Amino acid sequence: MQEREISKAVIKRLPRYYRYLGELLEHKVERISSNELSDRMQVTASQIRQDLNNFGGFGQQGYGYNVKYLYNEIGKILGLDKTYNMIIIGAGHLGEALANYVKFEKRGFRIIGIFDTNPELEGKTIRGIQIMMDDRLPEFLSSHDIDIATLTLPKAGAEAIAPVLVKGGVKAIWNFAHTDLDLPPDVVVENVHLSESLMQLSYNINRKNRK
Amino acid sequence: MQEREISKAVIKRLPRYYRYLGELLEHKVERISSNELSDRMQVTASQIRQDLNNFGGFGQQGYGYNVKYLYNEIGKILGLDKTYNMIIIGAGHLGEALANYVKFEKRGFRIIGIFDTNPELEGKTIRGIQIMMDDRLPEFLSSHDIDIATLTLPKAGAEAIAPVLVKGGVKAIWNFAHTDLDLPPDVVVENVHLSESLMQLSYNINRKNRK
DNA sequence: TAGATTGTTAATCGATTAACAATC
DNA sequence: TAGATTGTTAATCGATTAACAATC
Repeated sequence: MQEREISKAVIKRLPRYYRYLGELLEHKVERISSNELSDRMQVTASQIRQDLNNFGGFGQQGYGYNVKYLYNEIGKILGLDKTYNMIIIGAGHLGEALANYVKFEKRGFRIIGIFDTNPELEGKTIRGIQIMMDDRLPEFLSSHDIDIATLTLPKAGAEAIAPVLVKGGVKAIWNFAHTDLDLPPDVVVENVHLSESLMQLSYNINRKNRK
Repeated sequence: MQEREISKAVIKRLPRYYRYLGELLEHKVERISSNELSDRMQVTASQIRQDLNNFGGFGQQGYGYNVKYLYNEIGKILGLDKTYNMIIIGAGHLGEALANYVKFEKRGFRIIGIFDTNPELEGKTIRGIQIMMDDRLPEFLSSHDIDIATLTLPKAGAEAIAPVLVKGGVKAIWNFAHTDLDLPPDVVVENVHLSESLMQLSYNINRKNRK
């Protein structure tokens, strides 16, 4: 049963729908039409209906969408009904910041280990999570089922450790290192390149001024 | 003289070109053809040529592109030949991580102030940059020319402080808060929604497994 | 039943890729 | 000059928007 491939653009919009629906839910809104949602989110109603219909008919003619139901369904589509074991590689400032971000935990992303090369950090903990040395990683991966590895370390380190992660059965990599990792096709990657984001910002600063 | 509007997709690719060219430069590569670059970057040669030609003819028939020249030109397009004054609002873990990230400084993004509401942080510094209380922000903005405000604080705080920033003449906002800010059209925004990025990752983990 | 709003098909728009003439 | 490779036009592909029949 070959499902039609869902485009990246659609997937990118899903978390945003999810956020808006979550807010509506908090405000005890029960139902919403694609038109109302369109107004709030600044996307066309047509796109909302088209996007949602990639996954099924969640609405009802003449009524719209039930907020709670749709919120939950999108949550399931995004895989937020599951839990994920996560490790962080690189206990620098950014790794530490992510380890401290409690909301991930609430959404089912459980951080169960932090790794670094700096011997001074050995045995220390961040929010109760132990920092271990990188050389213990293969052993750790063989005894734990890790879904996601978050890479918050420099380029060279990230490239060196990627094969170790793949060999250890890690399914997905959340990559903050400034490099495009070369990974087998069954390993999922999501890149967060902060400096590239900042460059887009500076591009736009200069464009806007020119107009 | 009405320039053709450059699409967002093109702009998003520019920093990646810049990164690859920088690496080639480090490896003392003098020239590169769109075909060679295509192989390395996994985009079509046609797209590379098309993208670059939005901004001018940087190459030469029969030769290709001079790496150093192209690197510098893309840098200029991205506005990296200028310097920017930046402040960080929110001295939590993420704000701290960004304040500590020295590479931004090297690229011309100078962090000259950090703001927070927590009185315990008053007077403290991060990498020599002073942490000030939010209520000093209007005064600070009137005496400093701030290009970019980085928002690393919760949603409610971000929404409350945005008008203050706009009023104070801030040109651009690098927004890490989980909200879409409502700003006048001349203020540039670049959103970094980490939890949405993580949701895309979890979506893909589940899709890949299903195949 | 009449009105509202979805689900879905068709039309449009834009972005990517292919092709090739221009030119170094 | 011949070969290589760009710059650019044309063709294709995919994503967004519009329209409307289906249906609650």
